[in-house]
Amino acid sequence: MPQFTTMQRIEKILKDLVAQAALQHWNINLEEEHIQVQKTRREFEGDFTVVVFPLLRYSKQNPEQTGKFLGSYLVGSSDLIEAFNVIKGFLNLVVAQQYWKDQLDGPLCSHDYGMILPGADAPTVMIEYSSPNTNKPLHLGHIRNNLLGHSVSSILKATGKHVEQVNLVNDRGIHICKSMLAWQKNGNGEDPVSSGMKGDHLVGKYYVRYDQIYKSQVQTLVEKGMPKKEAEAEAEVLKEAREMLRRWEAEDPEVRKLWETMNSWVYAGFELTYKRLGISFDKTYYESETYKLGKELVLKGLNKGVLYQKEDGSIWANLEEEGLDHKLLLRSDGTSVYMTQDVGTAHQRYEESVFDSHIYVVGNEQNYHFQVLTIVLKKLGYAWADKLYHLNYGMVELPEGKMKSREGTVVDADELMDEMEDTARQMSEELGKLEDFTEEEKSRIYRQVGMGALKYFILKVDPKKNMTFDPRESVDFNGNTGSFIQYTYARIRSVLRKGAEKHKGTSQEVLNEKEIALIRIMYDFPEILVEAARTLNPSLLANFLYELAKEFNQFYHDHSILSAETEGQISQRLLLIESAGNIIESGMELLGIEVPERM
RNA sequence: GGCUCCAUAGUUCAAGGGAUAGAAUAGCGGUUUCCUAAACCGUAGAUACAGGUUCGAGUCCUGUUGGAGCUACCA
Repeated sequence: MPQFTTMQRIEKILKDLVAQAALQHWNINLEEEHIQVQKTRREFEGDFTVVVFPLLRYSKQNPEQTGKFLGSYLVGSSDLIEAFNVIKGFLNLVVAQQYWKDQLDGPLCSHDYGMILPGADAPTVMIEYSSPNTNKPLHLGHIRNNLLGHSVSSILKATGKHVEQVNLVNDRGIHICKSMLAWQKNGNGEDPVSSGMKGDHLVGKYYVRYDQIYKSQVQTLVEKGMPKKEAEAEAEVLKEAREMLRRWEAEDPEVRKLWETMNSWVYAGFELTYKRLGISFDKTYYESETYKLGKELVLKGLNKGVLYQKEDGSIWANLEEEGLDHKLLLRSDGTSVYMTQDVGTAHQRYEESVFDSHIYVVGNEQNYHFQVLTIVLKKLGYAWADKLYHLNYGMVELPEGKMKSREGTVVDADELMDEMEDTARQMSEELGKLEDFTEEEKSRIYRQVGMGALKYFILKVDPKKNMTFDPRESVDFNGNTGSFIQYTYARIRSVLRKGAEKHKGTSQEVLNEKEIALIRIMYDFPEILVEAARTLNPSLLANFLYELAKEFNQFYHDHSILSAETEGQISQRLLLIESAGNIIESGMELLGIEVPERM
């Protein structure tokens, strides 16, 4: 009979025991994945539940009999199982208190509980996110992208992967020419210093200006009797922008100089926004350096006969076999399109660093693009095409509908962050808990709380789903929010400071129901992390931390820590809440959220 | 037109094919001489519709309705 120790995961122990019972009594070799063990629902007695329905075909007995048989078997085979009950087809098992005590005394209080350190042979994951255009500042949609990319990167690192975070800046193209052109026309030499504007906002201002000029020109043409479609193609300023792009591609020194200048303003602005969001990259690629990549690969593909050329010279991939359309890969003038470039950058990155997987954090409106990218790479003969993964996330919408830059309903990233911190400040001042703090300490806390609320609000939603961003709701600091979790942490730290001398770091006393409930939740942390990493889904972690915080607050409300009955109990509770604090801290860090000592 | 995704309390989100569908918020009603009330407790409220598969369906399949995205020699 195998020996089990309290250091093993209990789910594994239960599955092994069930499999053992099946082998001995039903003469059947049960695969582990066919044994269902889940957490017992609150309303029933027990810690873990074996679902017996799937086992009936082997036991040849009814659910009740099968459950009872397995229950007695488990209780008889291991000291870790104390009792059981069977309700319908569910076998509920009570785990011995010693098991929970040993968790608390052992792994739970470790600062890196649940983390997996990357070994020498850790897989390399490359992750591309953010990918901004340089013609306007970042908005709410970018925030979701950046927060997701950063959090997923952190979660992958925490589960033993080697992660390379990369950014691909879209720094060239007609859009930036439009900003440049409008600045030339109306800028009067204005720059970030003279205007006092953040560089990305300044350039964005001229992008808007361009659109105004363009619209009025179209309007004028229409008034002169030109059909609207034609006018939209004939507007003078559009032709000028195209001409500027042509000169840019011809490396015209004057255009290049202006381009470099205005881009440098934007980068300085982005840098501030990134810093504020707390994100950074291992490597930044610029499209101006990569946009010609892929052309050779496409030509090679043409030679191999996996692509075809039309009479006008353009090169295409036929994707009909895959149930899709035909896709252009090189224009008739020989220039690249976005797809060509992505084929090229993927190839380049694989050459630079042989990754085990490559994640693109890009909105779901580009699902088709990435589907095609993988197929084209496979056609070109690259087996690693299967290692590309498109982490597609849903749109962020406002209560009144989609964000539209033309209608000015876009939520600007910088303004939003200002607003969040400002609301945090107002809220805090009303509560008046930080009055003895210095201004620096206060503003640090306002920043932590404001940013925490924003980040949590976005990350708690399943990335795949579209989400509604209600500004009023996002600055709410009550309920299922980042602030709630931060507040819980601050409470824990406060008690720990006051009880430092009584903290012996051991668990000797009998645990009550609330204490066990808290341990049970904390015990799930490693599995939540692994699952969040597997599914690239930080919302699992966010919702877990909320559950943990809620459970702690109940415990805190019902039981005094520092005035517990015995010294041993005080010490044990301090150990318990320290563990909870550690998990909250490290979990929040994986979401990119700081936790304050006080608030 | 074709392809893909989505539809859960008034609202915003949860629910690895498993028990009586959970939270938050808004509403109503409570809790503080006591470790931070940014907290805690109680109350009420939902699976778009119609079939099917299954011992069991919010979850899988088909259809209907409603919404979003994609379907550029744009990125």
